[in-house]
Amino acid sequence: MKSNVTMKDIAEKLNVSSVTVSKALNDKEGVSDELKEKIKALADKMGYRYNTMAKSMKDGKSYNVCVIIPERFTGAVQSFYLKMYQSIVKILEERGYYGIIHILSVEDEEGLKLPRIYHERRVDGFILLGQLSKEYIAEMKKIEMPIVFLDFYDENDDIDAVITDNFYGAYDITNYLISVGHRDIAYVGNLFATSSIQDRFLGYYKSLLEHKIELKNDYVIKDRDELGTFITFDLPEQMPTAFVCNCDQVANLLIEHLQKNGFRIPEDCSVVGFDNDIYATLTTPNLTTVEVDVEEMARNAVKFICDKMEDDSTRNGRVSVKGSIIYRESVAKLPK
Amino acid sequence: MKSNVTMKDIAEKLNVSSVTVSKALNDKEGVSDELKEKIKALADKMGYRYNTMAKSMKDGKSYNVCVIIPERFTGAVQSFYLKMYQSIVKILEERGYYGIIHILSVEDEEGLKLPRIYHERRVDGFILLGQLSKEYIAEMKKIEMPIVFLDFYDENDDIDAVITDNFYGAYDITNYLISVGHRDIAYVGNLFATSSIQDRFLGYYKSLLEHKIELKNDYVIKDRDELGTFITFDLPEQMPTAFVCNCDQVANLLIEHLQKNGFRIPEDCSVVGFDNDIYATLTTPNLTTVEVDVEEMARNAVKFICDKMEDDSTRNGRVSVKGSIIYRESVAKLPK
DNA sequence: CTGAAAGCGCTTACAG
DNA sequence: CTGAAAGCGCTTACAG
Repeated sequence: MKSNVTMKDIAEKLNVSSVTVSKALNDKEGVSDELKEKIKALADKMGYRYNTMAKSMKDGKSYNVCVIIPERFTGAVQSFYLKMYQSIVKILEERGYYGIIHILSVEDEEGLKLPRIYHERRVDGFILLGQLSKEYIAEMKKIEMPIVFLDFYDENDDIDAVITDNFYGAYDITNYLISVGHRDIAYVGNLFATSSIQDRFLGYYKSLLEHKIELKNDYVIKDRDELGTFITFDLPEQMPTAFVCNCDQVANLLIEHLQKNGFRIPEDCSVVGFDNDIYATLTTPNLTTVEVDVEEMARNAVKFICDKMEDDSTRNGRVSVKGSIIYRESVAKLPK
Repeated sequence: MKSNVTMKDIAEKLNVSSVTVSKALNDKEGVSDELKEKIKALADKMGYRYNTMAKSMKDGKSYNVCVIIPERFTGAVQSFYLKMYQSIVKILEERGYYGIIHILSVEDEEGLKLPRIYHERRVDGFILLGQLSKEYIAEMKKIEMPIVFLDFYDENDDIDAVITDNFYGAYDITNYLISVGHRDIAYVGNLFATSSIQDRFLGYYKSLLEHKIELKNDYVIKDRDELGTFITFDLPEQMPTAFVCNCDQVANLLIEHLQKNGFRIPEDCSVVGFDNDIYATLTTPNLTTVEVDVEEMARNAVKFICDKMEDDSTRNGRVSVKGSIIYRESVAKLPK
């Protein structure tokens, strides 16, 4: 099976030219069906493998898209991002591209070091999966290659972005809590840490506004500092009956904290998360949460990057993909 | 910055030939130091990026190594394997290679579908990270490309493998349990599911033998069926004082199960894991476990695959890398 | 120390 | 429908 068979080898055996072989193998016009079949059959038999590199050289494209994931996102997020990456690869493949993952180390992010793959000209575009530092993004913009943000956006409104619908997801799940009788609902997350935490807060807030529920100051509970390190929760004097957490991991931490302090979930407090990642089912009780539509997000990101690679002036803007609530055991219905 | 500058462009500006530019940029003999510096400076200024594809074409190598990770390994293992992959990439880079991850879907594994990257001739060797089906491995062997097994091995003793020292890891941690007073120690894992579960069991057994402790039949507790799906634990009539689990995830499940049945950890039962992955610190109490030396394993795997790629007849055999015990809160000292 | 020639495997015009 | 020629960007071996 190991073979270094080239088109020329096939051509010689059949007494045709390599041009004809190329046309046949690529299903192009200009070869009789009969000959085409003969060539394909022989190629198969000889174990011919297409040499992408030659094609790449010819038309100056690598047919690679690099998916950059910051190392900072560990554990739970990683496995979520990995799932996203898998979807991306599958969808890129339909378009003849290959998706290459690049886990950006903390040092490289700080040192503004671009992936080697870029310096080696082996990439046509980048999908940035997960919030990167402003400085790094600025560096990436300088190289003027097609870029798409995935699962975040920032003030660079000239870069296409695909995000979860954080705002409406949080809005929906808060509405759900209210519909089962809750009115004292806290939000857990540092509003200044990431854009998604902020947007989820705003969705929560919109739900409160619509139901004429006052937003109490001490009902916005910090879960981390602005660099992302988790901190101990500062619970309010008067406890709410429900908590909207900005992500499942934090919901997990909060539930542990509450349980340690003698609260039963969901009897004493209801807790909801966001993401439906590994933490949602690791937590006891399992979390009611918002599931992100990974497949649809990947599909959009791939479309956007392909559009850009074909024509760099294409603009798709920011698109948010709607998630859906997954109902589990962390919410109690309250008597009205 | 976006540039399609070639060596020829640099050469023309300097009125030299592209051969000279090539030599200068690659630090080869045959260019005066003065000219070399001038060329390098200009290349920098013009934003020249080396075109790896051209080199690849020339010498028929892709300088890519594909790291195959079966999708079946989810959650915790994924993040462990991802860490391993990161180390691999870093070390491959030192040797001028690029590591490309390929997450092998369940369907592709069953359908014996090789990675597209192989069919496109964009890979020089494979690192198989995580146990694959016999059939898939047989398929891979057929293509006669350099292969290294990482974190597992099987009956193919002609393929180099780098594994954790499962045997001595389990042996060490069982010895530790005995040293703090335990004598009724159970093992948790299905011995016929994977080679590492089996080897860890044997290490555990060796420790018992050395301490003249009888191995009781009902002290080997199944955690999963032979396909890897977790099953409910069948606890022995007479409870042991300690459990050696084949991995942290199972230790986590076991502790939950024990706690539900009214046992306190570690007061009533001690539990140890293996891997030191995300579950080790997710579990309450945190797990005493065996930490795998990821960096050293990656270093070996890279060395082996590079050796093979240079000379396919090189044999390194099976190498196991020693781990170390991480002490946490899941073990109680027993009065002697 | 420097460079002209040939070649890696393919494709794109173009000619027949 | 078929193929000779040229070129993608680089390197190797050889000549000067």
